[in-house]
Amino acid sequence: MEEEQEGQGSIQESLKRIDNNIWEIPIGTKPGMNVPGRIFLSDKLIHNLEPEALDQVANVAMLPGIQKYSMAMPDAHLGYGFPIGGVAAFDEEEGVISPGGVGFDINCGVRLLRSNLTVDDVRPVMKELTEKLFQSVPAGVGSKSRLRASDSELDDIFLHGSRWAVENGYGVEADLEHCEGGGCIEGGDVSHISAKARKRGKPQAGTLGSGNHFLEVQYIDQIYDQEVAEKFGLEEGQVTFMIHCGSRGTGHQICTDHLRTISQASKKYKIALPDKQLACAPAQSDEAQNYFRSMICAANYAWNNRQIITHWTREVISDIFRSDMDELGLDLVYDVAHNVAKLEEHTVDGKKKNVYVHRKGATRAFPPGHKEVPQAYRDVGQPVLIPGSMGTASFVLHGAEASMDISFGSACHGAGRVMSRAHAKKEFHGEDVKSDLEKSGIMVRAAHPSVIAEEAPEVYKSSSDVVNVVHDLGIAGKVARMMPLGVVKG
DNA sequence: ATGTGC
Repeated sequence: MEEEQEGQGSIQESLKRIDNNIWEIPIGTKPGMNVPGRIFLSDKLIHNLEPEALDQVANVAMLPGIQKYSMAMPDAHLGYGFPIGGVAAFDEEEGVISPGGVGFDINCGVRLLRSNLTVDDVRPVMKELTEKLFQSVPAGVGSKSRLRASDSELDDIFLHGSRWAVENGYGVEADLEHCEGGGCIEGGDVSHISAKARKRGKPQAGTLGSGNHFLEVQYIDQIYDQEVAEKFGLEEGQVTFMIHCGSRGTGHQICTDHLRTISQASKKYKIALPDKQLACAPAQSDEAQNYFRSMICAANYAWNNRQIITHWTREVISDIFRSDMDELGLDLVYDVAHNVAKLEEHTVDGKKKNVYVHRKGATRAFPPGHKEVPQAYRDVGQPVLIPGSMGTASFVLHGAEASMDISFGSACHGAGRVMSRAHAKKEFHGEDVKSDLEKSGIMVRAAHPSVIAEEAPEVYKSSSDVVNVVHDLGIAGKVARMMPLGVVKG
């Protein structure tokens, strides 16, 4: 009987419009909610919101110690326990930590390199450039790196992130300054990382992976905010390089391993779970802290991964254009995590306090003046990087004031799927998608044609619709739009 | 996302 009351539709009917682009699931819509749900959506996007994702927002609101709201960004869709596009903050003492709130691909994220090249410089060499990037950066499921990390090197990567790469010749000091958290979260601990996770990690430092991960050559076709663009070193017609990947097999394994101990902990500490996938443990318990410190290691692994790929990307470009690095201006603009939990200071009910912010398919968007924004960007807020799907536009935004008030300093992360991988493979043929893209001037090089079908532009929401929601809310302001010229995929 | 399965 209860099932019937909770049937699909009821939760959608309970949605209340709070403001333009803000919808609420009131407390009590499902029994046990501690806070309301908040979904940031335009009227245009509300129709393709999955009811199951909405249900997940309400479920997350039931977890102990959740602060203010269980939130979902405009690109939200169904995920493991928590929706992808979900943001949830938990009290440092009374709250919980949950692997489902971070996701399997710990610190899946994006970085952007600028250059002094123009679209006219690269068009004639796009075939060679795409091919050489594909040759240089291993891509695909199970792909292995030219690098083999020793045990002590792996520890170093887990604890120090991008710094390992920079100290070993894969980048420069400025790369660390222009990266969220300096390319490292402090407080990692390798003692609860399994031998299996280590084994998977050793040969994969410097690999792209598969799925929606990519390395893309782009050009800026539109500037929305001239002043901020200048601060970020961006201008119209300029070529940029975007790297989107995560912590590969090691992050996946760390998540899998700790889900087991955290599930047991949920029972041990008698936490009522509306969904087993929301397994969590009291934030200060050993189980939660062991997961958290291992998750930090995976996050650091991912930053180091993107740093090594950055180095190989620079080598290829310098080789093709026969210029040195200074002339090419291949500076890192910024690097953001899309899947991570962090202990941050936020204001709740007028009081400053530390909370564990879980961002799963969401980007940190700290505003001007925030102490964690690099000095060079301090006046304008951190860069917020939003990749498009294959063949579509990507965006640079800057963190804006409202983010701290309404979303724990967070914005959206991308376009968001509208069609399953399985469905996409039936609907599209990789070779056809590839030749269509090439006709529109976009080179594609992939390890597997099936990935091209799964990632066809049609299977994603429009990234510009998603970006417009966070822009209009004042969470993050639009700075520039990039269009793809060539893409390397797994 | 993932050495693509409980």
